[in-house]
Amino acid sequence: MRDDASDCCEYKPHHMERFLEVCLLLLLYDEVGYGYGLIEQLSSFGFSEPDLNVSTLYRTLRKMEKEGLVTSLWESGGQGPRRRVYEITTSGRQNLDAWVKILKMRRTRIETLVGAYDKKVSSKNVEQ
Amino acid sequence: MRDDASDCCEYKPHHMERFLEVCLLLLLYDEVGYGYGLIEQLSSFGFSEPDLNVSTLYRTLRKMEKEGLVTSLWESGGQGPRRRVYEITTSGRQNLDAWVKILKMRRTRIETLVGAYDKKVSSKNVEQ
DNA sequence: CTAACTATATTCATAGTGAATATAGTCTAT
DNA sequence: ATAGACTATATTCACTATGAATATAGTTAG
Repeated sequence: MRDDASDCCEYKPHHMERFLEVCLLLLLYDEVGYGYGLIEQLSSFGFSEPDLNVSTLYRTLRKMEKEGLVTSLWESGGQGPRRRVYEITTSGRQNLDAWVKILKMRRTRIETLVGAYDKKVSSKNVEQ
Repeated sequence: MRDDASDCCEYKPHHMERFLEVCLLLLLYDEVGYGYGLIEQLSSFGFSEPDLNVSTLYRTLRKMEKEGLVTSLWESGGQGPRRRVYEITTSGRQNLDAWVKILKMRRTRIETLVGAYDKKVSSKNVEQ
């Protein structure tokens, strides 16, 4: 039924709601990009290869387009299969700004919890 | 000023996957608690009244019990309606330890992204 | 008795995700 | 040319987590 902490650790640390979306907005902030190519760039935000789900990436990009955060068009001439190239919109940049604020709030809340944890656990250790 | 990107801000900042569960484990770390009473205590972790969904709270507690992180029993004699009182287990404490590590990773990833954002946007502002 | 309050629980609908699979064009070696 | 590897995008299925609304029921105050 439960395997102690293993239960929890199967739960992947990178799984943070909407985090991928914000990373994509930032990557597209000042240059266009396409799905497959963005995968490599995402490694700078801690998405290691097995972590990143390709279907999630494409799904997210299409959703962002539907919401008007990016626009896309098929790359005209290039080598290899055609690419759907995404460009950020003004709305997308505003959305990024707002998301960064939310992420800062999340960070604050995590810090509060971690602080309370450290205090509680260390005081627990002092108590014989 | 602007509406803080109204689109995005409908998406509530407190909504962080599994965060409630970790807060509950910490609150129960050294003393028992029951659902309704935990609501007030959760305010110290940034759950303001309208933010906290009561059904989510009870659902989460029952799930935690099913997973062996807490045990519960009905409070014997007291005033008011009977309460289901929860107590953390050893497994629950281990689970909390593991979750705190994950939260630290999340915090690090948020910091990386926020740092990259600040850098990109400020360089954007300097550029004429 | 009735209304307000405390306390717990369940149902319904939705969002986000991962795994697996589908589709299809391009390139390389034979 | 053609088979196989690779690039690139997209969809389906199953599952988890959540919010809103509602249900259930005992307790207390007027």
